Amino acid sequence: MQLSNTSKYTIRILAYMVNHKDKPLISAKELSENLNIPYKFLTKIMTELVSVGFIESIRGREGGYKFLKKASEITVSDILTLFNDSIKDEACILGIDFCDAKHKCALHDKWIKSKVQLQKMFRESTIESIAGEGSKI
Amino acid sequence: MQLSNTSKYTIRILAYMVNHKDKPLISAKELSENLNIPYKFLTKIMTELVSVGFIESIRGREGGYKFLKKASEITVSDILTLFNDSIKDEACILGIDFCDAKHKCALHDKWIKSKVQLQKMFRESTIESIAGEGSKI
DNA sequence: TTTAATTACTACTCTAAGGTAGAATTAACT
DNA sequence: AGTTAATTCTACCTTAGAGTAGTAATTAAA
Repeated sequence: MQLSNTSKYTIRILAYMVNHKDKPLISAKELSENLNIPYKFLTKIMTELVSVGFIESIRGREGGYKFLKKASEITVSDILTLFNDSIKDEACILGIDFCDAKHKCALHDKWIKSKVQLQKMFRESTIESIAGEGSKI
Repeated sequence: MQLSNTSKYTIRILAYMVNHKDKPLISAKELSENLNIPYKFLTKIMTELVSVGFIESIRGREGGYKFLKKASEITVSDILTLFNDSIKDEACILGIDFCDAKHKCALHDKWIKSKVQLQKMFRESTIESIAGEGSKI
């Protein structure tokens, strides 16, 4: 019961970029070293973030990445969805098909409460809002 | 962000056993067929549950499984812990080392609230309490 | 005493996530 | 023009979870 490494890395990468938005571009090298994420794995993630339009890349010497979409418009929920890591609304916590209000699994009611709160939290956490504030990345 | 299949299966297995506690023993075959869990995978799980003392097995013809520990004393949290699937108290949601109240990760405060509620829910959900009530298993 | 039904053990296979390697491409700097 | 620092592409390796296969061990019933 935890996030995938890819999601964790992505949240930290984007938060780092917000915290350094004074720089016009941030390189993969800088991200990898400062966030302690394997370089090759990081670049793979960055390419994906570019392809979905969250960030933009400038190739070649002095190149790097910058936001294409506003950090205030990218939520943690968006990131989890991108990497198929989100809590799907229809998915039963016990893996039962067609678990709903009429035909509940054993944990249904208790889980719903926690699930709703979690989803809300992920949706309301924009990258802009969670960065800064002297938090560790 | 979901439970492992092993945890899901185990919760359903034990809930089924509570719902059929009139029978002195329940076989792997019955569990596998009624819960739609692959037979060989199920027996592997059962052996593990026996080894940690949750249930007891009777081998040979007419054999099967029964509770050793009371269903009211086995919680969902116990099951998640057994299969290394629980939300560890010290583990940071972003995977940062030494993330705590003094040195918080970007999601720390928001995550803590959800985490505490989830953990409480898992701890308070005994197998006895979630079984029955006409719920699907 | 044999047979059938049962759990337990050992050893695989398959898949996806996580991670690595090397070369190709791009563009600024000298 | 050549060098260098950067992203991108293609392909691979490793590991853990999920699931399968075959057989041994056990025990009640026939």
